[in-house]
Amino acid sequence: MDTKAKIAVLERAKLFGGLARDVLAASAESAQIKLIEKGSVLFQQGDEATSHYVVAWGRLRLDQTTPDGKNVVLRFMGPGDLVGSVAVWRGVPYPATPLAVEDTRLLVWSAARMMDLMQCHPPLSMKAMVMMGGRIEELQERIQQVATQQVERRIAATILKIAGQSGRKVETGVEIPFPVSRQDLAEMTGTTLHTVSRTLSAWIDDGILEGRRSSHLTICRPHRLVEIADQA
Amino acid sequence: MDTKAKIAVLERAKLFGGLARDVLAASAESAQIKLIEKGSVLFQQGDEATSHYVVAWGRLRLDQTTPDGKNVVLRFMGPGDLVGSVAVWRGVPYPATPLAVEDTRLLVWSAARMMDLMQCHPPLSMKAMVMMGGRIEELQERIQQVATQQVERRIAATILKIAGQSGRKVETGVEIPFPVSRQDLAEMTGTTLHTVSRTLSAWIDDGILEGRRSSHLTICRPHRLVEIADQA
DNA sequence: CAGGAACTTTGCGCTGGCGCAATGTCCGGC
DNA sequence: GCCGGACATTGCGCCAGCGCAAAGTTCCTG
Repeated sequence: MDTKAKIAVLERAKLFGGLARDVLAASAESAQIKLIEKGSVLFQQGDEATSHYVVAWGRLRLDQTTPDGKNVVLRFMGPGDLVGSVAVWRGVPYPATPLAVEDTRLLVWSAARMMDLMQCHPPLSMKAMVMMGGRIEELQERIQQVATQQVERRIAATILKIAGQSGRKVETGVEIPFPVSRQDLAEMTGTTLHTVSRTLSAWIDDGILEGRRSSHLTICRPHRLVEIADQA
Repeated sequence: MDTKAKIAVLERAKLFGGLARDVLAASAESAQIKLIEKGSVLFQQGDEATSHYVVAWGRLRLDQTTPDGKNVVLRFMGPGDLVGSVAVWRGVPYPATPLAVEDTRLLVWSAARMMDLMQCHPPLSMKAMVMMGGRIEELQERIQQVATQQVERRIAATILKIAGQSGRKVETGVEIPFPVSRQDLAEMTGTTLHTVSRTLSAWIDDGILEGRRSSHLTICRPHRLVEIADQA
């Protein structure tokens, strides 16, 4: 992967998209490459935070384990997404574990390198703030959901969000191109595997969804899901 | 309130604390003052985001209303806290409404002024990122709580958090020096007024808390609350 | 100090969703 | 082609917490 290819990745990255040519070039040059296989982790929750990552290809699931052993899926991350930066900036351990759900390639910067880049290119730190702001609003919306809405609506909203970020059009509808298990959905919506399974079964019977398997989940009638997610 | 007084406020503010003298002076000079009374709002959710605020004194409750009319309390904010900035940076409407629960005085900067300050003083934007990172982790923790823990633990954790931020030692324990109604606690923990009331009643009977009134809530046995919040 | 608003308490019945456990289905490896 | 493991489905019983409704407190206002 040469600098040119790195720049191409950065152009589509949330932190860098739209920035000036020279910023991209400088950033790309100082980036290392890292490859991790499906099923392995990028780092462990609790590790000292030393690096910033941007996903070039592939997909990660960000998991947080609670002290009492429960697991929460914070989000899925794909090409262009920034990983680990918040902890590096704050100087605290990584608060969650990114697990590759596909073979994944990332760009890597050390804390010091990225700090340099930001000092030299103020627009980069502005961009970072805008991005983090987006995360904050997303999280607030999710709190609002899990605090006020019932399970069925939360599951519908979660599936729609994943599909919106990563869905691919296929002939029968919109397919989610990486495996999302019932367990994953449960850990994203704050419910149990069983309740998710029952809910999806009902939707499959209604023709809203297809795919009893964690891979190949496909939405056949998106508008019906939207109705469920938005119903008062 | 002269510049000197403003600087004193900024020294204790999360965004500015620990920064160089000249940054504080420049920031203080460009700040306006705004006063709002208990019960009134600083701005409305949905308003165009034009200003950054720092609480000088007093206290605000940040409320978010959902499309279907439910309300969520995102957090309480006190002296030193930053209000509104995330929306200004992102160029989106304010996503929530800050309501004064005490008479409150704030410092105000226009979007442009704050942008200038940040361009001139990179440490300021670094600080902003660290702060936003803190918010992100806090929100992630809260999602984890509301998604995995039962109501009693969530209420205990919420009360402890408020007390940790704002509690004052009094002879019978730690008092929360501003009114927090059962409804507020319900909207912070994602439960109902009734459940909160029942839970607190039980705790009052056990001597863990005092204060059947929304003002003057006092924690008599903090360690017992910690036990409840942490129990597996 | 009387009246009313705001807030809290509490009893009761109900139900959404959990937990368990048994069973079914798909896939990959040998 | 068979076996083992991972994942999904589904029936059943139960209970934490909700919703309603009625009554009790506390505080403010005139």
